[in-house]
Formats: sequence, C-alpha cells, structure tokens
Amino acid sequence: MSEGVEWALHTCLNLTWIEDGRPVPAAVLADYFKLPPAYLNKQLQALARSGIVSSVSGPRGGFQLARDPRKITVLDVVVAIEGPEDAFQCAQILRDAPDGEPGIDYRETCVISQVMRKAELLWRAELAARTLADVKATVESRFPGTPNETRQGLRSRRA
Amino acid sequence: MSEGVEWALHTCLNLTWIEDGRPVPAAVLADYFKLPPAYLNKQLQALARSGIVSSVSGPRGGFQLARDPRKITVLDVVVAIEGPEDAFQCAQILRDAPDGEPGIDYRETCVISQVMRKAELLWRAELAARTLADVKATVESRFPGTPNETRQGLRSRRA
DNA sequence: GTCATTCTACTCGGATAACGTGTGTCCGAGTGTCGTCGG
DNA sequence: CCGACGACACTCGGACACACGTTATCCGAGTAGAATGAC
Repeated sequence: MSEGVEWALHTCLNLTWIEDGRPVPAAVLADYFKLPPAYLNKQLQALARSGIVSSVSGPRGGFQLARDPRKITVLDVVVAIEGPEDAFQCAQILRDAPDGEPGIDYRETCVISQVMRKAELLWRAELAARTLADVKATVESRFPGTPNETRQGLRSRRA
Repeated sequence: MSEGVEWALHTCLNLTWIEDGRPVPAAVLADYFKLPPAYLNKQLQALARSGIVSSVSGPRGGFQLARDPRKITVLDVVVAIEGPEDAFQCAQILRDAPDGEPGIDYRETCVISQVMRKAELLWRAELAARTLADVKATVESRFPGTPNETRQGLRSRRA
C-alpha cells in the first residue's frame, strides 16, 4: 500500500484540530512531519478531488477539511489515495482454462474471487466504520495534550 | 496485490484434484491457464519455499501439494507469494513530529496504525479461516463436473 | 536373460533483462495582500 | 483622508524525471529413466 495513505491520514487528523476556519498550506503540513512538501501537496490534491479537503489558492491559502470529521471515514481517505479498486484483482484466468466460457463473468462465479472479495469487504467495512472524529476522540482521551501541541506546532509554522 | 496470487491459488486448487501421487510439471500447470510457464514456475518456487508444495526434479518431476488441503489456508498461499508484511506499513512519521520521541514504538502507540492493523487482522482472519479443502468442496458442490474436467485437462497435457 | 553403465532428455532453480507504478521534483496559473498614487 | 490601481508574493495544480518492485525470460545443475553392452 502506498505510503501516501499514512501521510494523508495523519495530515487529515491534524486538520481536525484546526478550529479557526483558516486553511493550512501544504508546506506547513509537510514540515510538521518533515515530509517532502511538493509530494504531500500531490496527495492533498487527491484528497481535494475526492471532496475530503477543500483547497484555496493564493496568500493565506492552503487546505482545510471539506466537511465534518464525523462524515469522513478512514476508508474515504484510503480510497482517495489508493483508488477504488480492490487489492485483489480477479483477472478471470478461468476463461483461458479448457472449459472456460468467454461469456461468463468469473469475477462473480469464481469461488476464489468470492473468498478474496469477502475478506476485502470485511477490511473495508472496518475502515468505513471508523470516522476521523472517532480517531480524534480516541487520541484526545489517551493523549490529552495532543490537540494543543498540534495547534501550536502548526501555528508556529504558518507564522 | 500481485497477480501471481491468483495464479497460485488456482494452481494449488487444481493440484487438489490430482489424486495419484505423481507430481505435475510447471509447464503443464501453466498451459492449463495459458500462463507464461517460466513465470508460473517462479511462483511455484515461492510456494515450495513456504512448504505449501513440494518439488521434484528430473523426468516425471514437477510439483505437488506438500500437505493435506485441509491444512493449507488461503492466507498461507497469499503470504507465500506476497510476503508476510502488512499492506499498510506504519513508517512512524510521528517520530518526526514536534513532540515525537525516538524511543517510542509508534507502530503500537499510534491510533491510526492500530485502526489499520485491526482491519488487516480481520482480512487475514477471514483468509486464514478458508482452507483449500473448503474451496475445493464449494466448487465441487456448485460445479460437480470440475474435478474430472481438471484431471482430464491436466492429464492430456502431461502425456 | 540380467545387471551395470552410459547417455539422454526432462525438470527445477536461480540469475538476468524489460516494463509499469509509485515516488519525488519543478515550474506555471491564479489570487489575495500590501504599498502607492491620485483625487 | 479615502479609494482605486498596480505590483508583488504566496499557494495550488498539473507536467516532468527518477527509482524501485513486479513481470517476464533464459540457461545451467541435477536427476530419473531408457538404451546399450558385457557377462
């Protein structure tokens, strides 16, 4: 799985702690984790295309969450970066088997494909059940200092 | 996910229908699905290293299942091809955050890492609960002709 | 006829290339802000 | 003093290189079996 997923999740989580409506530049978000600014920018663009964050150009511009953290699931972020396709892609090799028929959609018929798909469904369901608000709340209950630390850390960087 | 996983799963499933103890050459297994023989051979080597199949060299050689299909899970095959690492690799970027401490293992502490790991755990558990024998039985109940067709298809190819 | 021996052909196994996707970087388009100038 | 205008600086957005992992291929080591010849 792409490393950008981790970056995107942590960055979105950081954005949940920004309460003034001001957007945060990609360079600031990147510097917080010592990440390559231009590349994080690229990931943020993907999040923007998926409607998870909204971007504003120009001075005082940057990124902010596009909607309530309770309406953003972890799966949303993963899909925005990784794409909507399943990890296991059934290439339907049964079609090339001796008794394979070209008309059949083996992605539905093939038992192996079904097993893999059910497993991925569980994975997706678990990630879809966790919202950014859930994660935020869990972090705050375990590490009460994090919200202020994050706010301070970002504020000092955007001067 | 690597395409070799699909090849390996279907090939192992085909091997469950071989009942005489004779091994089947990689070239025969590959031709059954019109796959590149040398490349399937490579995947079979990975399965052999993991102890899922056993290989015998020379004439009349080939591959055969190394143990009872009831003792081979779908996850075993996936891990043999893809490797044991999780798809989501926590790079511990929290260490580079302003208040990150190098001594902490954030793979355990980080909430995001925990969420991702739990989801993958469900995925793995589902695949670990399905054995090759289960898959074989399901296929046989839905398509009773498959065992004989597969045996015939492979027999005609190994002459 | 039987056995040992040699030869052959077959199969795996790892070393070696080609391709594609993810990783990383750069510069241009657009925009808000600040300073300046005129009224 | 106030407002409009212009230049500037900042930010995103997409286009452009690089690297690594997957995909694919080939040839050599080893081995079982068949053929051959001697006894």
